[in-house]
Amino acid sequence: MATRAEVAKLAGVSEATVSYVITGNRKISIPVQKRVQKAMDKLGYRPNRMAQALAGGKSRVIALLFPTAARGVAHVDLEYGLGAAQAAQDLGYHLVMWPTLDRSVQEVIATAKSGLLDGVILMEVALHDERVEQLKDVGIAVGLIGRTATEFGDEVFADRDFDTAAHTALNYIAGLGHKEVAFLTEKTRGKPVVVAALTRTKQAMKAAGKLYGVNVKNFESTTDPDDGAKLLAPILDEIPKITAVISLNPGAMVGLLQETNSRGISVPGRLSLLSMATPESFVSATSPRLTTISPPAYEMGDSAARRLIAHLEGTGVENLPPQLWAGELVVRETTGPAQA
Amino acid sequence: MATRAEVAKLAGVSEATVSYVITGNRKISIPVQKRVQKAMDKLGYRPNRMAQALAGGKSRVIALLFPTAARGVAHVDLEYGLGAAQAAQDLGYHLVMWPTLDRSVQEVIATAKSGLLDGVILMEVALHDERVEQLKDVGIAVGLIGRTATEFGDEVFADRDFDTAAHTALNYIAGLGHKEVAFLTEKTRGKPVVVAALTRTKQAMKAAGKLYGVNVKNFESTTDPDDGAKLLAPILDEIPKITAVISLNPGAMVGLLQETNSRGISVPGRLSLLSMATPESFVSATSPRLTTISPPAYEMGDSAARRLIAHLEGTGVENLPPQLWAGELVVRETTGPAQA
DNA sequence: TTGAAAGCGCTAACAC
DNA sequence: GTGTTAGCGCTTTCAA
Repeated sequence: MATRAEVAKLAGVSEATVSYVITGNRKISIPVQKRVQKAMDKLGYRPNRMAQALAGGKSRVIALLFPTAARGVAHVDLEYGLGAAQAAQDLGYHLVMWPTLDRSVQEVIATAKSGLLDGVILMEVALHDERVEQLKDVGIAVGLIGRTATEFGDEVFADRDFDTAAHTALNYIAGLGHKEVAFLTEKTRGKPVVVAALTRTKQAMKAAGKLYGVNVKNFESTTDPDDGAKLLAPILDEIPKITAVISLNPGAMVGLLQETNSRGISVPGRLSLLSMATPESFVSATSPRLTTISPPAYEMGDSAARRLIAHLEGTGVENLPPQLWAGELVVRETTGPAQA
Repeated sequence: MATRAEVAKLAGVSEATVSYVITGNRKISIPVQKRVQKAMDKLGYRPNRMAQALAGGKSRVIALLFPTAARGVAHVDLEYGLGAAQAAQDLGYHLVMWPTLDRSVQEVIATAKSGLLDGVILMEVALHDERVEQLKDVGIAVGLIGRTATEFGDEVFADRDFDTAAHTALNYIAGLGHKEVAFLTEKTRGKPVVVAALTRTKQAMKAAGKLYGVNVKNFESTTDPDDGAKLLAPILDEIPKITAVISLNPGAMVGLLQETNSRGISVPGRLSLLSMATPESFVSATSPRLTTISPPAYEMGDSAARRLIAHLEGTGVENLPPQLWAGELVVRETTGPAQA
């Protein structure tokens, strides 16, 4: 682990010059650059990040908060994390995994104050998410996967494009002749927070339903597949006109699908099933395989990280990936024409 | 962001004394301890981690390498990561997510040399895993989820107890009257590495098969569910005596299950299915739900991290969680008595 | 039982 | 275009 002093000596320049060659923050003559570069290569020099962080006041480390309580951790969270971690790495940053049981940001704040963390990425964002204020109040940069009620202010985020997703879903479903659709969401009574995505999707589905002449009725369930299964009877018996189910609740959706299988109800003959929140890797386990229009989690994680880092560095917002992602409709085996 | 100097001043002691109160590396009189503590509380003092790292030569940061190429990233990897991250946090460490496309450790080594990383946790360990040597050669501490061929040397790892897992599986299967069993593994021809778990499980299954009087025949497939599906015909037609399938290949297993569904083959009537590698969160998506005996990934991640950190700190190995984990048999809907 | 002080390896302001 | 130097906030040795 060569130090800057050794490089400077070998290159016959001052230590500062070595630093300036690295950062490019100063004009250095080509010959000197070459000499310094050669010395660094020969010594296998890497600047000490801890010294950089101490002297420069930034660690180039960000944290990704995993809310582990809410509903267990979903696979989609891993994909957010992978996208964000890869982006961070590409930009010379690092991403630490930060599991939180209770959505408390106490400890992250303390750690940021200790100089380890330059910023934080939040998931499962609520419309009015106090974590955002708490973090910003103490000067910690915040990036969101999701977004609060703030209407496109200065928030740093990547989120789903709920309107487009809802339109895509209902356009497709209406095109198959479905007129009466159940919309399956997560039960939030008694929950400490309502994730903004839920509210936004509900609104978007309502609007899109009107647009495409589809009657959308909301059903709620926990994320437990067994609870989803219990919804099949009410949907089919009480409201026989319903021929399709669109779900924002992946757990309930797979339960519902299992129940159709075990009760011998034809999917998609009697009932079409479309999931708006099931990661692809999960789909392979369902049978028949779910038609989905799911968020591109890896890309959203990438976008959130790049945006947060751009914010930290004061870089412009050109050349950044999109903020809003609709997700692609992937037609598989659970959707088909409405029955006559 | 109070500094140590401010604390020292407020407490009326030297800066060194503040440090010693924190680390406990020196005997400090009770009254002084109290004064320092009070000053720290009042100022909300947190030692600067970058300064600690620079002066102390350790960052208290470890990385978890996610091999993203091999087979996509599995959900089980998230659980390893969560367990490891939580353990790290509990011990005052932090865990950075490190996606790697190609199992190269070049970049991690460079980053460790830069002082950011004290150690590394590896997954998908091969019997002869060159990464381990490469890292150790440059003095980076290594922890494994899995293990190499080294017979219980000084390796720091948490791994499955393949023998117990195989015994549990075959004892259960034999108890149901199955005599001829297919063992489904991942095809490794052309793969750059063979994960040690595969070799070890094959051996363990062979031995356990003998013990319980079960004939175990190995089948291979990629992890693509479609490939798994294609295995159903050979298994049933060519070797009709087979009445159960045990799988170490979760992708192929769900494909097989889907194929039984679509071909109307009764599970577990005609064929019992037991997965040795499907995380619980995944099981809820299968129908019928898979019987599993899967590795306790969260706990294994926790164990690997705690062991690595104990190694870094030179702490003893008492009070550490187990190295070997068999996993619990969870009987669900895909296993039953062998047909007559 | 406590204090003083020499680093740790950088960044960046200042000087030439 | 390059060098000098004062920190950044700690750990730890040496001295008292």
